[in-house]
Amino acid sequence: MISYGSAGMNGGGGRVRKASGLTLAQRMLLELRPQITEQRANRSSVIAHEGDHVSHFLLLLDGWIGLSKALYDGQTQFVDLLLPGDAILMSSSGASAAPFSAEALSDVRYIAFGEEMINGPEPAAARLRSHLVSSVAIRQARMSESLLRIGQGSAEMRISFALLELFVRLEAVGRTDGQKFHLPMNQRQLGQFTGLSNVHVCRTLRRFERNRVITSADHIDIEIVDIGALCDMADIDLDALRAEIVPTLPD
Amino acid sequence: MISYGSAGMNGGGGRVRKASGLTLAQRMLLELRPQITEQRANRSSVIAHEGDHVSHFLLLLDGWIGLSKALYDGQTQFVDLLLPGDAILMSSSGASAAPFSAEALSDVRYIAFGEEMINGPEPAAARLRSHLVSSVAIRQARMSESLLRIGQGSAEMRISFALLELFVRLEAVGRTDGQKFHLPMNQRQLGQFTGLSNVHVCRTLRRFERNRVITSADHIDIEIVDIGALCDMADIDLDALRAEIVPTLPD
DNA sequence: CGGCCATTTGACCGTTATCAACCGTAGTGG
DNA sequence: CCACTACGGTTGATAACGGTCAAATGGCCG
Repeated sequence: MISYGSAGMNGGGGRVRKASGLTLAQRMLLELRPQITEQRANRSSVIAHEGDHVSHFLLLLDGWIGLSKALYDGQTQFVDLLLPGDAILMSSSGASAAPFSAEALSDVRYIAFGEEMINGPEPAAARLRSHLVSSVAIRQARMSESLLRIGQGSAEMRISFALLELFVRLEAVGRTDGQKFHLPMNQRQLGQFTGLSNVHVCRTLRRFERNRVITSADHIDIEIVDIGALCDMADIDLDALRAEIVPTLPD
Repeated sequence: MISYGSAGMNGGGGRVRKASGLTLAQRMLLELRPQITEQRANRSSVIAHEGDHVSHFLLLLDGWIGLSKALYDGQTQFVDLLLPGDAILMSSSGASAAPFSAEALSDVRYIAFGEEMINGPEPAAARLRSHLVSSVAIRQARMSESLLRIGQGSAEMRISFALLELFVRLEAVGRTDGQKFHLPMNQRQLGQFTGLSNVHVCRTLRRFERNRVITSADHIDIEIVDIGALCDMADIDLDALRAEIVPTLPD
């Protein structure tokens, strides 16, 4: 049995019920294939490269992973972020290559496993497959939202949306502490996620702080002070967002 | 049996082998559920609304469908385009709502069907499921590419990329005529796809024409004149793009 | 003909990128 | 304890890119 680190600040506001989802998927997989073992990677290490011929799923146990694509000149865009409990299909079935890189944004623990591990007839395999399909569908919804903000929104909207997306997702896995959460990305990476320059990310965040929308002592722990203002700027309804980009777990 | 319209100009350059994919998925589905019938919608009609509680797949037989999301003020972004043969899961399994709208960009013929239609144990159902999974994976790869260009690229890059993406995809289903293809979108819609204003789309296309990169008599039929220049501007390798965003079909 | 719609073009301006300088913090080695 | 370095954040100046507004053009259709 893989023990489940105590990592969490798991505070008041979180919907703790859903935190079980993380262990759920993990439990299913281990029940099915006890021989699979946990892997680790350090912050900034690249777990898989765009174009690599990796044929497997990742199930993230702890930490953050950024999925990115880059232009030839090095300009990079994060396509999605994996948070604890998220799973991803790195290469579509068949002979194709990974469409993006996976980089550890913090120290991470994860499980990697091939398609063959889960396409058996066991009920546990079936449940795991449906978990993975739903995770792909949720990712598609998240990427759609990102496309909308990045394509049509201002810097203010993009940043406020990114903060809220992360807050809502972390809340769902019990990784928030009231309105506070840990954001293991620097401003450059936040820019790569929102399609902005690091400088403009900085300016925008500073403006948010001046306007008492967020506070942060150390730039890595964010507290949302005025979540209403943030939602207005991001042009979202918080509950609708939750329903859309947070996995609903079967039990 | 649904007869298969002669719609196509199916000219020299296309990789005609793959055009069978369209009929393949269709054949599988009909073999499985003969009672399913084809539906039609006219240009500009909305087939499904963002947030609707549609629980089904769409399999597009002919025409183009735009998948879009909108901000409250009406600003719209196309998240992906469906071309003939493409399938999509409109709502993730379970109780969730459609994350985007589907609008007919041209007159279309399609098939809609529920999950229950394809989760049986028949081999045909299994093949269809895997076709749908791979179609979701390909869509994810395409959306990743779009995010990269829209987040990091210039208008020139976004437009050249969009043209090449569509060319490559149409080519794969035998809907190109040499370097020419039919593009049933106005400049406003092209802007919604690339995250640009209609005015800037116009300017950029005009520049491409002045530079002899493309030509177009009527704005709806595009001919790529200098595909090398287009690839340079889009920062892509054409074969790599094909491998990434065009479905590879089993037979 | 007149109305409608999409495209085109010019003028103007705001947002955001870029460049550069400076600062604070943490880590390293004397 | 201090010098030195590295890194990320902050801030200002400047410029470019692309949005907005407005007007003109042109095709299409009643």
